[in-house]
Amino acid sequence: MDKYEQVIELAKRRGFLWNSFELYGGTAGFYDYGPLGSTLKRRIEQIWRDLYVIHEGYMEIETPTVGIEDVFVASGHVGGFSDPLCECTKCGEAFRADHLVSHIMEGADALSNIELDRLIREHMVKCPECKGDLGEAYEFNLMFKTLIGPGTGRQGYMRPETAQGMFVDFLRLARFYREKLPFGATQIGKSYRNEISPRQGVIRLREFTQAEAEIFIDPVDKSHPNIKRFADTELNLYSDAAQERGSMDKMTLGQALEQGIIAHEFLAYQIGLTNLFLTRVGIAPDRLRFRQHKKDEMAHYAMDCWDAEVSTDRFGWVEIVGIADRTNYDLSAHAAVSKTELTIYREYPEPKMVTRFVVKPDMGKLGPLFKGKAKMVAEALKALPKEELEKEEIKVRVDSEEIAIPGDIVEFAEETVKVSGENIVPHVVEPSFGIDRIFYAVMEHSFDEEAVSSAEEGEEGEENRIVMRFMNEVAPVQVAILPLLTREELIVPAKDIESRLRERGLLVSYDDSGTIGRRYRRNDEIGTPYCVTIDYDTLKDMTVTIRERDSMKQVRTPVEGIEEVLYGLMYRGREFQSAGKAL
RNA sequence: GCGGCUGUGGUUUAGCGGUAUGACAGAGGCUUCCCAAGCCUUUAACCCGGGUUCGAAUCCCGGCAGCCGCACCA
Repeated sequence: MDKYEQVIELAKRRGFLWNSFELYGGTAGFYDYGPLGSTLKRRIEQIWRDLYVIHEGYMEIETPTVGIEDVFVASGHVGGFSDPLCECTKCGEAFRADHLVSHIMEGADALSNIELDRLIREHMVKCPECKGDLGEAYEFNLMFKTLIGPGTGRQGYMRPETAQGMFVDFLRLARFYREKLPFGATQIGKSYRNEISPRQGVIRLREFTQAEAEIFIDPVDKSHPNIKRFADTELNLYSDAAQERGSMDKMTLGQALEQGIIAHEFLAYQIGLTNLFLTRVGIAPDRLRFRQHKKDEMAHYAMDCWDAEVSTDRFGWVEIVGIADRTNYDLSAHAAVSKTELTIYREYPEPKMVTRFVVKPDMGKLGPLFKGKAKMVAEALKALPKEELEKEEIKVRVDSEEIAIPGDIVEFAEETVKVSGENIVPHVVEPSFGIDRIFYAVMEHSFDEEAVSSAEEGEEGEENRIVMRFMNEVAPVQVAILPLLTREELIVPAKDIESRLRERGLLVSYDDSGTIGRRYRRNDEIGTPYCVTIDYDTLKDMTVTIRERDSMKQVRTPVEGIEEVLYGLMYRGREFQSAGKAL
């Protein structure tokens, strides 16, 4: 039983993760988050919000999960998010159609399905497995299709990433941020990909949660004012060069910038921030690395891209975050498809005086003279050099027809104008987090099994204790309230403490079933950091035992003010020793 | 999507033509009981659909799901 199995088994049993639609036999690629799973996931997301929305100031927006066709035409998902598949009519095996003809012609991946079919027929390409005949190539697009509205409807797609919503809202966002770069927006939400064959549990889902930030920055100034914050952050960096060598580097972000390994400060800052987030939610630093995309795997428009990867027992290194400088690709693409300029006006530090040659055809005269051709004539005039325009009769070519124009219809002059800025297309830095994968990595990295000596009378023995060593900040249950015995006189004060902790905003569970040892183990398994036990001494002196998950140590603390003590332990980094008298 | 293997209470497991074994977990109770103790009671399963058969968890077919490989994906 490998670690994945142990974690998934525990997750299932304790209400973290369940297979979706189990009642009806289940469907691959979908998971339910149970009560504890949901809570853990929300708390991870909340830390993400704390860092990206509150601290960095990239406000969160919410856009539809259903998108219209144009959006995904622009993003490239309609054309590019699919693969041409081709099945053997005999053995049924499926192949990438473009791979089948790649030896015949280069760049086969750019061919249409019709062209692929033609090549396959002309060159008598047969099934590589059984030499059977191949069927027609068809597109398998990874986007879920849907129809918007009744009747034939309008083609809609479930979004395959949350990012596009933020690009589409670019102009609104620019206005909101008072048109000053850099600015950014974030979104946490569901995305959908109709994976051909999802396996690996929650690692590859058909419906999954992304947390993405789109940060719009100045293309010529990719510095970061706060880069010092992470300059000394030491990370496992697996750069392009390191991958060639086959060994990882351990270095600070400052060093990586100096050596030109990371393209620029802004990206380096995002890597630092990502590292902060991941370690804060409980990813083990020694099982985390940042891997640079190699030149040939990087999307053609991206200028540098780093994945945060975690080491998992079963799947090896798994990507959980992608951080890319996507340059102006997305905005330019949406500008082209929407025919709208997606730019931001950037003022120069000093206005520039620019001299230019300006041609002003008199449209009032050109219009009546040339009617429908007037506009083309004007355009042709504007393209002429000064010498031509100075002639008494100016000749232009329009539609291979030579047209003579009286010189007095056209005015032209050298003008010197003040230009105080320009419209630029910002570049985009995109950190994109796969929350479900992070969730799994947190589960696996928190999972621990340790031998504890069993305290049975007269017997020396060891037994296994399973502990989820969740960070306090993500633990789905923070405090368990345990009356030592199921006795009315203990239950009453226990319930009272329970409601006071709830009042304080702590996540509390109450449990009076089974022996105390069993209840401690149960809470270890779901990662409850602290247990409060009410016993007969409580009735005498109004104190209770607080037991710490990781050390199994106990302290005795007055009931009075216990909610503040626990709150301090959970949120203020209070030392456990200071919480009461050691037992 | 293809091929191979697999599918039994919440988890895990025995049975492989005669309605199902055990463990752990769960619930209730007893025991002033602080690290899965004990005792009593108790809940709970043959993935789904079809076929063969007097009779199917068991054999056959199809579906669904899981694992492995291919393909796909990051």
